[in-house]
Parts: sequence; C-alpha cells; structure tokens
Amino acid sequence: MPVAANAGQSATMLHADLDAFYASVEQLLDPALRGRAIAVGGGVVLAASYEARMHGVRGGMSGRAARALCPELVFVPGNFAEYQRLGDAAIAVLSDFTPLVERISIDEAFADVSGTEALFGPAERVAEQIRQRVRAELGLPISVGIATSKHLAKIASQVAKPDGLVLVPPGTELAFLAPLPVGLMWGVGPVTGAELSAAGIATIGDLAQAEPERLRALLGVAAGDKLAALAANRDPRRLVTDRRAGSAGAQSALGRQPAELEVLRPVLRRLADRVGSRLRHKGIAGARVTVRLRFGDFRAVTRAITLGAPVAATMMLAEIAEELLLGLLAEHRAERVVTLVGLSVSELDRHAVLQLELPLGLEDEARRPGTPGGLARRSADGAMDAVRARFGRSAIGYGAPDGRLHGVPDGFRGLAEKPL
DNA sequence: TCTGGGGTCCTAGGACCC
DNA sequence: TCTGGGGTCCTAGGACCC
Repeated sequence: MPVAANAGQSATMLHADLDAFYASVEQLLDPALRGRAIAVGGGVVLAASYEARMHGVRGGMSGRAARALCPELVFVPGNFAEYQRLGDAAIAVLSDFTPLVERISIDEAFADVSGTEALFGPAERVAEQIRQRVRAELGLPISVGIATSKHLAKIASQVAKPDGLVLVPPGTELAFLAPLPVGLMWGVGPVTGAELSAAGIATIGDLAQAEPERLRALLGVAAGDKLAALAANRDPRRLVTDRRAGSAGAQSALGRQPAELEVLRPVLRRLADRVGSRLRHKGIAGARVTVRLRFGDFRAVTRAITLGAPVAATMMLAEIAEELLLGLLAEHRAERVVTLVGLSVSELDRHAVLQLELPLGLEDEARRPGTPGGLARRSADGAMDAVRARFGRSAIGYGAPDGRLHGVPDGFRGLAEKPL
C-alpha cells in the first residue's frame, strides 16, 4: 500500500545499506579474514570485501578473473543462513524506529521517520542510533543517507559508503547532485551511461541543464522524462511497505551445453520444481509461463504463453515449459550451444490454487488418458512438499541430484528471492 | 569484466476491434 | 474495393536493480 512520503520540508527519508554485506559477515565470523581481500563464492564472485574491491574485484566476476586481478584474494564458500539472519536483524533495527520501512533486498531498505521526531529526535539522530545499534548488536557496518526523497537518500547512502552517514539538508539538493556522475542515479546503467556520455552529459548537473526534448530523443520518452525529473530533484516515488513479487522464476547457467531437448529437459524439470513448490507454499498459481534460453554468444531469447487458468503443479509447469522450449529450439535451429535456461511464472493469482488445480488436473488427464496427471500429480506434489517441509528443500527432487559444475549454491538462490 | 540468480519496468510491433 | 484512426491485448526484447 503506498504511503505518503514526508511533506517535503524536512529530510526524513532514510536509506540504509549494509556495506559489502556478505563479505562483512564473513569477516565478522572469522577474525582472520578481517582487513584482507576476500570474495564469497568460487566459480563466480558473489560478493567482494572493500580490500578486494580496491584491486578491481567486483560481484559477478568469474573467480579466475578476480584471482588475476588480486592474487592474494581469499575465497570463502558463504554462510547463507547467516546472511539471511543478520540481514533480517538489521532491517528489524530500522523497524524499531518506524513502521514505514520498505525493504529493497537482503541488505538494503528505505525508512520514513516523519512523525517520529517526538520519540526519537530528528532524522540524523535516528540514523546515528541505527548505525550504532547495527554495529554494536550485529557487528556490521551500515551506511545511511538522509534526504527529502528516496532518490536523494539512496544517492546519499552511496556517497556515505563505507560506514558513513550523509544528510542532504532541504534546499541543498540540486547543489549536492550537480557534481555527481550520472551513473549514481537510479535507472542509469552501463548502456544509458554510455549514451549520455557520448552526448557530453557526464554529471547530474549536466543532466539537469539538458533540454527535456533532447533527453527524450536520446533515451525515449519515459526514460528521458524520468531522468530529467530526478536530476531536477522531482522524485515521484513513495514508500511501499508491503511489496509483493509479481512473478516467480528460476534459472540455471549451464556452462556450454548442446542445444538439445534431452540435455535441457532435466534442467527444466528442476526449475519447474523450484518455482512450483515456491508458488504452492504460498497458495499461489500463475497464468503466464515464460522460458528463457541463452545461446553461446550470450544472446537471450524468450517465449511465453498465457494460459486460460493459473497453474502451480510441477509437472504442469514442466510440460508447458517443454513446449515453449521446443518452440525456441525450432526457431533458432542454427544455435548449437545453450549457456542458460530460465523459467518464470507471472500473472499470479493469490487465491487460485486450491480451487483451480484440481479441475485443471482432471481436464489434463481427460485430454491425455493414461498419462500420470490430475489427482496423481497433485498428490505427488503434495507428498514432495511435505517431505521438504520436514527434511529440507534438497531432501527430494526430480531427476538426478545436480552434480552442478556451474551455477551457484542453492543457499544463494534463496537470498535473492523476493517475498511472494 | 567473457559474464550468477531473482526480480521490475518500458518499448515496439502485430492482432483484433470499433 | 479500398480505406482512417484509435484503443487494447499479447508477445518479445532489453535495460536496469540488488
């Protein structure tokens, strides 16, 4: 539910961001790692400490590339349950000051402290208390930005890093923004940054000076207008306290595999199993199924279908996904190598499963007599869900256990999931 | 920098309708 | 037989976020 932000006069929007979160947790757990260049992960760097970043090591980089940049880099496998626990605990500290908290990810949240001054003092005092408590109670550094809008608060927290606090006093916003590079803005990534740079626009001040028509021509109407507004310190975004995901998906990087159904089918099964069990756990089903393939040249293609009724059963998802995959393979016959398969379900219906799953299964069984469908399938899902509830997610599954050479630990997947 | 995983939002084109 | 203009839905692709 959208909540009105501050009225605009005082700076009461906070953005709090744990510094190099996974790496900081590792250095907290193992004092021998403190002050050293460390990377969480192995084949791919999931997170890097500041000491590693000074050598150019970044998240998403291959382990080999990271080691080349920083030979003394220490790799640690990752304590994912601890990341979840400590991330939750840090957000809980924010919630002690205001119920108006919007969590963005495991390690980052906005908080609106308008109206809490009588209890906790001005926003800057609240931010200091948050930083002090997270440091004292959890042992972690956290940076906080304070401003009159989400956009400004987020930029302020980035400027504050590492382990700092930056307040942008009301009335000084444009002067604060002007010298900063456009890449700090929400919505400016590598592509937009390069386009702006080629047009001679390097700082947010340059952006604020640019003609709106020019930005529209450069970036398109929506993106042009959005950036012009943000550069002029007009941020329309409000705090949203109960954000729910609009889709649920899973994907798997494969290294390089032949573009053949027999190779990809077991992967698709596991993805359908992951997504289906997540949906069923929340009593949700989805009417749109999307399959994504990435080829040897890293070009990605998708194919999707909108169904007449929402689905959540693993085998239903797997079969629909297989049809979509076959279509993609047929359309791209020339491609010999697949590097990633993804499956996503959207058009979610939060009340559909119990009513619709059964009739849908029966219909499916009627259509293809003799196949294990309908009731049999639903009870198979139910049995697997029950086993997992008691013994954990990996206790049972479809296909062979993944002797995965590529891709990330399952624990990491869970951290990135948004609440359904 | 040869590139993991889970998401959101915007654009463009075609189908279809009035 | 040939034709306008606009709205809406669906799908595919891509940029971006953490």
